[in-house]
Amino acid sequence: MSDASGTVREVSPDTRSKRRQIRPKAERRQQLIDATIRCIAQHGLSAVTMQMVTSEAGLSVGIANLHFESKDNLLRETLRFVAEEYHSGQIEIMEGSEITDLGARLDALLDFQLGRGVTQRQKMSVWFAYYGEAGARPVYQKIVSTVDRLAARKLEALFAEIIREGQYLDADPHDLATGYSALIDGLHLGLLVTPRELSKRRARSVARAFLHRAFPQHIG
Amino acid sequence: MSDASGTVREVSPDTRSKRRQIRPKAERRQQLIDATIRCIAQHGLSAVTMQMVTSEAGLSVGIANLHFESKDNLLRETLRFVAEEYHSGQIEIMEGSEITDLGARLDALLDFQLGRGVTQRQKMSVWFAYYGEAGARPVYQKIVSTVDRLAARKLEALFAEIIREGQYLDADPHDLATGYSALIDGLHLGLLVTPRELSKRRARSVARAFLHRAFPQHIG
DNA sequence: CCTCAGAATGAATGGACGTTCATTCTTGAT
DNA sequence: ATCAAGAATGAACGTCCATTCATTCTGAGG
Repeated sequence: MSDASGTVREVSPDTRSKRRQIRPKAERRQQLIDATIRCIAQHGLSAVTMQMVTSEAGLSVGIANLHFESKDNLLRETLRFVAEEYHSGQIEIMEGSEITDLGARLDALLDFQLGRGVTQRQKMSVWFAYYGEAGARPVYQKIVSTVDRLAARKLEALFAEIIREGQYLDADPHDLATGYSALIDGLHLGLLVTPRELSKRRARSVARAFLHRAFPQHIG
Repeated sequence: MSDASGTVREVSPDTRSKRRQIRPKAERRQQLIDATIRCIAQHGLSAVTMQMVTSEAGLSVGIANLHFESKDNLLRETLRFVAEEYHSGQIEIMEGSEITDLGARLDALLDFQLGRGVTQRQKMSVWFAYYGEAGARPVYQKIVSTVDRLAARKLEALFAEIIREGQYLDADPHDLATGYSALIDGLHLGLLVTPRELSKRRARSVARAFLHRAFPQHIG
């Protein structure tokens, strides 16, 4: 090391200053949740450590236990956040009054579910990381299924409307909604695990084909 | 404790004797893989320890590193086993010459994919535990996608035959096969995470409905 | 019956992790 | 300028886990 740069560490106070900052609790919590999401996506749920998360957030180790009581709790809250973000996005589309045409509404839903926001590797990784543990952790099951149920009911209602409007005979909204949701989940999985063989573009086209076969008058 | 049962531990040499047994390497490996599957299903991938696996197998701790070099390797081999078991089952149905009727062959495939063997919680848990980590572990991605690709091609070929036979116009075998596979994956996920809201029976009916809409002459 | 290759064991090891808490520092009120 | 409240820090602690390996034991071949 050259002697001229003896004080490198404290240089440049404007960029990334190491000065300790005090911020409101809610902001720190969100900062930690965001960092957790990035860490899970990059390293996998089972490899995530507190050190990793807090340093990703640019904070000290102790802070996680200050704002969340434990690692377990941080992970739970992160799942809750991701789950609610996804489902509130869906529900907004299904309840929103801007779109009155049912076909257009379905289209919007599909775009959201397989569009930029949701299918970012980050979010998908987190999503399935928790699904993977859900089999052994009732807590995770509960968080997901609670939020899921509402979205499922709304989707079913939307399908029922479409069926009525299009007079699609022998079409069961419940089964169709279950099938559609499962299809979307499966496509997310494909995008995550075998991105080489399934592009977002094709995933969208596959989902549209499903809707077209079910509601030919609404989805072209 | 009653004094009469002082030697309980060594009692009953016929059942579960603690006597050390020497067995061929292949058998021990399978025994450990089976134990690993049970442990993942029960405790989740991230909670699995070597102690847990070896004691589940009724063996000593050191044995896992004797037959597999490391924990990582044991987990990899377990994934490989589960993946190959699932996919060889599918391929057997699709290649087998016992069933000549195409519709019946599809039915058999569906029964296998959503039937007793595959949808046991154990296997599904393992399946999705690895998917959850796949985003961060290229090794897992590779194992799954390698095995997957072959099955996907066979399914596409089967769909192409059915389309030809039924003269289903504007039906793309590639897209349909992708959609069907995604649907099955999504249904597996639903069975795992929200078993209360999706029975195996309904999952099968949902999948059949998909096939019926695509190939009405073949699937009633 | 004896031998010994190598299968199986489990106490010991070292490292990594979550959690704690005495201390330092920031900020807004006085 | 001073102070108190409490947010933030990170070294230290105890626990737990994967891995090692000296030792024990087994069973097939001689």
